[in-house]
Amino acid sequence: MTSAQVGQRVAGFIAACRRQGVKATRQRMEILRELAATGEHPDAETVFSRVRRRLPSISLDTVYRTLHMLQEKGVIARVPSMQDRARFDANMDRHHHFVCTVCGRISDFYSAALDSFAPPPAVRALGAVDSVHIELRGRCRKCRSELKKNK
Amino acid sequence: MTSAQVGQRVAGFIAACRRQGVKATRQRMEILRELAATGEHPDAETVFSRVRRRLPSISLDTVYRTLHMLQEKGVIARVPSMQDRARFDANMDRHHHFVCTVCGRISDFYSAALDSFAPPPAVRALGAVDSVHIELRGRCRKCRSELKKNK
DNA sequence: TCGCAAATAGGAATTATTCCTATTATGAGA
DNA sequence: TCTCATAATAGGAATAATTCCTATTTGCGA
Repeated sequence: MTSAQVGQRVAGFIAACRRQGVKATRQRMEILRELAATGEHPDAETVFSRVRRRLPSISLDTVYRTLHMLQEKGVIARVPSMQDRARFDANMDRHHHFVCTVCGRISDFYSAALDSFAPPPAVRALGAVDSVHIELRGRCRKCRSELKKNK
Repeated sequence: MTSAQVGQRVAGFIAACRRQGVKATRQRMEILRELAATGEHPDAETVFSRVRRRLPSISLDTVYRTLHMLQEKGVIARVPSMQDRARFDANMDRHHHFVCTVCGRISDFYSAALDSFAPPPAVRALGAVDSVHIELRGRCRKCRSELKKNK
């Protein structure tokens, strides 16, 4: 996401806060900015250490609470993970994930073919589908390269 | 999974343990049996409380360690989750998940169309794909039914 | 049957996350 | 611009999920 786009996300968030009678604090803006600027789907501890560079007195509890508030308001999304830390995603466009099974990196990718995928009719027996999520698992370029070196 | 199939899973596990010089303890068998018998992708605490009915002195640490050992050996798989507890799956056949966004229930379903899905070529730029996982999110039948009642 | 080392149980410790409350800061209204 | 109410925060504490430690038990090969 470009700097301009990040700025727009934050500005839009501020406007939405005003509409909803929710305070647009500096902490909230910086947390969203950090999440919007990174494509790494970070956990709370990572967001905390990065935002602390600009807001040295921010608390970890504020980061946790704010991430959950942003998720609740649909501003960001939580990413399902096999790790023991919650991961978050500011990209709310329709997209998919590539997850490295070695280092845990999560990368976005787009695919019109995947977007247009329709769940098999038999799934209706399980319930009502609201969304489809595709996760590709494998080894990212970096880990592939390093694994080759080590063999 | 039928009782016969569960029994076969456990017997196969015992044989594999013997081959690998790893003890086939009663605890390990019961933990695998519980996971193989349930289609619920439970967390460690759930497995612990159920296995304890048959093995009253089992410890939670043993459940955690055994789930991780089974995962490491490829006997079971960890399920990516947005919850704060690790979830596990004994179904090692090619399948997909329907996840209820209300109650968290994870249900298996099968789809030859999904199985034959090929990742878009552009993904190669991200890394080497080993597997494709599709997760449908929505409201399970039970939660749909209850939500209708409450409205 | 025996013996060894892997595995376990029970309790403690660690880590990720949430709770508590005194203080601060946002922003509506004057 | 100022005031003030209250939402939000910081710092510290508590909780919950998971891992660690070690004395004891048990699986299984000989």
